[in-house]
Amino acid sequence: MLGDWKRSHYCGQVTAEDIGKEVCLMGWVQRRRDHGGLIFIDLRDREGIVQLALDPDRDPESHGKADRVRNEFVIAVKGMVSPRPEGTVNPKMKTGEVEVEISELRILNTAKTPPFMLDEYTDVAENLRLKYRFLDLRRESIQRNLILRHNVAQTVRHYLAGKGFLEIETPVLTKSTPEGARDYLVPSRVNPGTFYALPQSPQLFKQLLMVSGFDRYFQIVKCFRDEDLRADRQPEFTQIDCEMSFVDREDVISVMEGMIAAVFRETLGVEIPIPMPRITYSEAIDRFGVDNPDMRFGLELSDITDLVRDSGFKVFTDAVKNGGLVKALNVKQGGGFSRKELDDLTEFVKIYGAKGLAWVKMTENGWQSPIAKFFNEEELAAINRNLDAKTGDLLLFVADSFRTANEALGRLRGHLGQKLGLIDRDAYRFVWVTDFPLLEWDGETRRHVAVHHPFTAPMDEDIPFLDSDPGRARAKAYDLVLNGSEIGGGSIRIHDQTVQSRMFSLMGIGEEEARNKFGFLLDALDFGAPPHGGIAFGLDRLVMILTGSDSIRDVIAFPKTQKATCLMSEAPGVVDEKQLKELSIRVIARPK
RNA sequence: GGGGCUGUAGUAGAGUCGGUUACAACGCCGGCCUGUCACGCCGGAGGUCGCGGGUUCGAGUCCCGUCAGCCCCGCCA
Repeated sequence: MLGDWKRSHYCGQVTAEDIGKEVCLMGWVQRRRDHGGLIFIDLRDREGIVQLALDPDRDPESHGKADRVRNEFVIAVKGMVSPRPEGTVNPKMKTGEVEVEISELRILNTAKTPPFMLDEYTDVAENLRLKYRFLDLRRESIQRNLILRHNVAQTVRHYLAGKGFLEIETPVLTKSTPEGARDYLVPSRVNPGTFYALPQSPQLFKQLLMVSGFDRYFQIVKCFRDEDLRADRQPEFTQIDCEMSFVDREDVISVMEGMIAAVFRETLGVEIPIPMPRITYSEAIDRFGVDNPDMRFGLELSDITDLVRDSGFKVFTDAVKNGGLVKALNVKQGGGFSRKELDDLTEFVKIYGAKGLAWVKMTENGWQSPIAKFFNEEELAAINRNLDAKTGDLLLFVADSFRTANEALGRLRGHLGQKLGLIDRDAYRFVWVTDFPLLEWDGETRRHVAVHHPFTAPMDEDIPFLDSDPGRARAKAYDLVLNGSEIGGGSIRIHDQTVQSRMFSLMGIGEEEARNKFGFLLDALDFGAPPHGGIAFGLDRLVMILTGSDSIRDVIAFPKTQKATCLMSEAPGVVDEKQLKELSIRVIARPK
């Protein structure tokens, strides 16, 4: 079929510099324009599109073949690169100054009419795109995303290798561990009744590599979590996973800032200032209500608990009495919000558990608000001063538990940032969030659970709290947040077996269970574990931001739907009885 | 487990208060056209209104259920 033809150029790379050259191109037919005499074909490959001109006077045979060509046919052509005639240059195309005058054309394969148009003009239903993903992936925008993703991976490998990191693979068939997300399980045929788990991350293995003395490790690695999906969450996703020995937090952060800066430089040509800003967890919650603040705009939260604790407004005073707080936002010049819009905002905070949203419009005559009557002059003045309330402003309040008030108002801040256009779409605002709590009380299981993971080291000065008040201990943990999205997180690990055992017992993991689940880690800590720490970045989320994608599916070649199925391969699927029998598995539910 | 949005030719949409044969565009097929580039002109084919049930003389339209896709809460150390 190809005979002795060899491609000489990618379509998208034929330029004015090639004028006069004989070229051989291969690709897909993007579009054919038949003028009766002249036929133009836009030929496409991954690098772009170039126009072919077929003149019946030059070569009737190839012109005749071009007549039969349809969209998405695969063809090979030979011809001369020529300047386009005066007035026919297309400035919208990278290759628009030239065209290829075809002397020979071969149809390498035909194609059925695609189920949807492969252009950038039609918004095709995503389920159809996913069913025919191999066609969807021909579209330029998705190809661009995946090429950028490749460039990120290449930059990361190059940067980390240059800093002495070794790329080492860890097992995919491994062991289920307590804590964390639901595991994907794989039955063992050789050991009936037992299961491997796919890794939620290579956490334990990378720590063991440090104990083994590899000093610096990284891996671009698939991780698996059997939890419900979101616009930025897939059951299998990719981490840039790193670990370093003989380091403290500052070492990890500075190496990783360099890596992120290199990625932005190489992929977008954007210079990221380093060192990046930092904020402690408690300050993030206080000012923004969430631990992943979007630093592209202000609209910070205020705590007015002390100003209203003795007021006449029962909703506020009850929240305070129950140990909660009252937090507020001042939406500058937001006084024009309609009743409907305020109702919508109230519905919005209810999603996050808030019971309601109090509002105040600042007018020339003071507060216009359903709750104005509950406050005396002194209280009004104090609140106004605290929030810097001016005529035309809109004040919003949530009174609830510490957690709910912060979460609801913090999310409302993000929502308003979008709605009011406060966000610069071209900005990249990084912030390290540090000093996370080590443990969190889980009322349901009545025990402490690790905020980061069970191997995270407590801050040295907080170790005494492990005995007296475990909830007060802070962790040597850090997250990197970009534009309100957590793109990475890590910690300095526990390298001392006694501290690790104490952590397990605080989390209600008994000695026997700990030995059973993590025995190999505890053993390793006993055999000369160096101080070590690391971090993992979510590659998918990072690429989402770099490409401006709203969906993680736009940066993954073959993603799954919200119900975790693949519409193309139709995974997951039923299997033969024979396969089940070999695995000693009996199915108790059949698909609908 | 819960809340919300969407579903009409191959595609993306319109479809009034429930009323004749469900529209026009893009794509597709045929014809014409030698400088277009999301080419143009003429003609043609193409429909299980997601699926099931109900109300009604009559349902794309109203009601109930269900399926699928998407967004969110819970969940995701």
